[in-house]
Amino acid sequence: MKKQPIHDISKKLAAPLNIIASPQRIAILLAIGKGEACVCHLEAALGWRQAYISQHLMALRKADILRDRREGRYVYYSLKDASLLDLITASASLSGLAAESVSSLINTQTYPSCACPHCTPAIIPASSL
Amino acid sequence: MKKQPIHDISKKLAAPLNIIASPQRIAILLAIGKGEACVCHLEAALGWRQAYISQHLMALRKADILRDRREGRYVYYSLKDASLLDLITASASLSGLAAESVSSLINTQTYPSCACPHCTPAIIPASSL
DNA sequence: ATGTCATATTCAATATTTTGAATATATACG
DNA sequence: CGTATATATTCAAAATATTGAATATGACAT
Repeated sequence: MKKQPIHDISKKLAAPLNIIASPQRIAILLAIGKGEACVCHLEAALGWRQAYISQHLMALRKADILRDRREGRYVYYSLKDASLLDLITASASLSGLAAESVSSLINTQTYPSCACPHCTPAIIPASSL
Repeated sequence: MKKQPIHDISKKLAAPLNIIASPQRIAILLAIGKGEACVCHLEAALGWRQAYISQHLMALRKADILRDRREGRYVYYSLKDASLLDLITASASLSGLAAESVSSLINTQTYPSCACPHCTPAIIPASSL
């Protein structure tokens, strides 16, 4: 086990941090949170164009931060390591933010408000069942 | 206490992270570590030109990450919040690094090997005292 | 096979960051 | 005062990242 020089280590440390340290990608990470989200979820939650979101997802995937799972036409993204959320929460103090104001934005499950037909299927009246 | 939208929060979160997420600045932060360092320390420890180091220090100062203390011609830098080192250490796993390989690079005091006259003053033989 | 929907990729334009070179400032010393 | 040393700043060139627009792929339904 050889010790690596400081420049090598800090270069390796910086690479994934650099991918994370973008307003757009942090928003995506919070919106995925502890749950799973398909791109349409993120479109609804963040209000951005699909291709734009996909580009950032690609960067996060390349940095090995996200897991993707395809289910039919949908691709569900989730964090490979949920402790990343702790890291982001911990970094709140650097920005003069209360940890609470960050943690409260972390998604826990699915988006009830997602407008895509998959996520909010037409409700079938109980009387018709 | 009003709740801020996700885009505002993630923008604030990203700003300091972005300053930190650079190989050069992480190296500087590790080299300062829990101790204090003047620019000449960093020159000796990292092997870079003075002006180059100063530029990165300026960025870190602007992001409110460093404290600076002038003592005569020397300016000593230290981390405003030492828990930043924990954050960096914690991020090691994102890079596939062992936390140990990072924490072992964190400076604890002064640089015995610093070549500047202030840091390694000529040793005065005890017989002359 | 064709069409449609969800998502991914490519490409080019623009914006931002990084770096090197030169120079400025601030302090100490004689 | 001038000179030397430690550090800071400015500016421009080069490198990199971000973004928008267009298009491609992959899955499902008809």
